[in-house]
Amino acid sequence: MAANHNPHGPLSQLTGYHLRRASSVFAADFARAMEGTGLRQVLLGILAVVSANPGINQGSVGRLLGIKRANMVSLINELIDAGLVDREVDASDRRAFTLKVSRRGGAALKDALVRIELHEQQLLAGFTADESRILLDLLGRIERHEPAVD
Amino acid sequence: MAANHNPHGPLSQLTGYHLRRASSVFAADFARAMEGTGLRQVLLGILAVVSANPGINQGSVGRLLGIKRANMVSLINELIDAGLVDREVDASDRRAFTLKVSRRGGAALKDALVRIELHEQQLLAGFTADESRILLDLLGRIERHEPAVD
DNA sequence: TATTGTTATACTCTATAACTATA
DNA sequence: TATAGTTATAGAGTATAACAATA
Repeated sequence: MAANHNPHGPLSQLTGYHLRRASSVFAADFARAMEGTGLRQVLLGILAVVSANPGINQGSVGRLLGIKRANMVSLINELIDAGLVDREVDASDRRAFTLKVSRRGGAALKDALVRIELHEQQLLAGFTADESRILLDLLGRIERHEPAVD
Repeated sequence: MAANHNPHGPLSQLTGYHLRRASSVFAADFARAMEGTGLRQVLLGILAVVSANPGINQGSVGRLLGIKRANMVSLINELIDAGLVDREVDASDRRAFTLKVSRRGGAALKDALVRIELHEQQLLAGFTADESRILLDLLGRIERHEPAVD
């Protein structure tokens, strides 16, 4: 029997390689699912975190998502300019801003989550509920090795 | 009992989000593990594929790795300039180049794989052999949804 | 002194379009 | 006509350093 050639060589057994490829598949399909909304993965992430933590400041959002302070600035500005997030000076710490999802942002988030639900269902179509749960668990255990940002 | 606050909101249940974060953890640790070698994730991928397929041309490498032709050019040039890959005109198709890992490239790949082995062991330290296998399987099933590049 | 947000900047990855030379 | 490789270019994500205002 001929040994089946493995075109990816050592990559085929590397978790890091497959994480990279699978993540890229998700990213590409996410973009397709969001077409027309103007929302990208990072922006959706911020919107979701602000929505779950009304009044949070942008440094904290960055820490939760692994985004550096310096890079948060223009991202938040995009959301403000799009009218999805409201920003106010924090009365108790005048260096900081408090962020809230606007009415329009809430609707955009709701719509996005519907699209994402569909997009995830498609990419995980062959997965049992158990397999999906297991995947989330294993990924979560990897994420715990993340060094703090900033 | 107080409902435990979930700071990531809807993200916490999204496979795409956790893939992104876990992949980023791996990428950052990969960079740390490769410090001083000059090899990045993409370059290691190319080196591994060329090594597994001596004489392959760069278009085929790109197709295997999901890298566009246009972006392959400078990546291959980096590997050539670093002396890790040799390039020759393909005698049977003078449009194409054939690629081979050089002696030095072979040594670099071998060293890189040792570092990567350690890096993966660290990030998957809490994983049983079964769990690692399952993760690779689940990721592979997601990858199959990748649209062809180019 | 430390922290919040900001600006400026640079590198990498990825994407498209238009070109050449060969097939 | 199609394919292999190239060039030019642009968008997006991410990284560092230095600064002002406030704590």
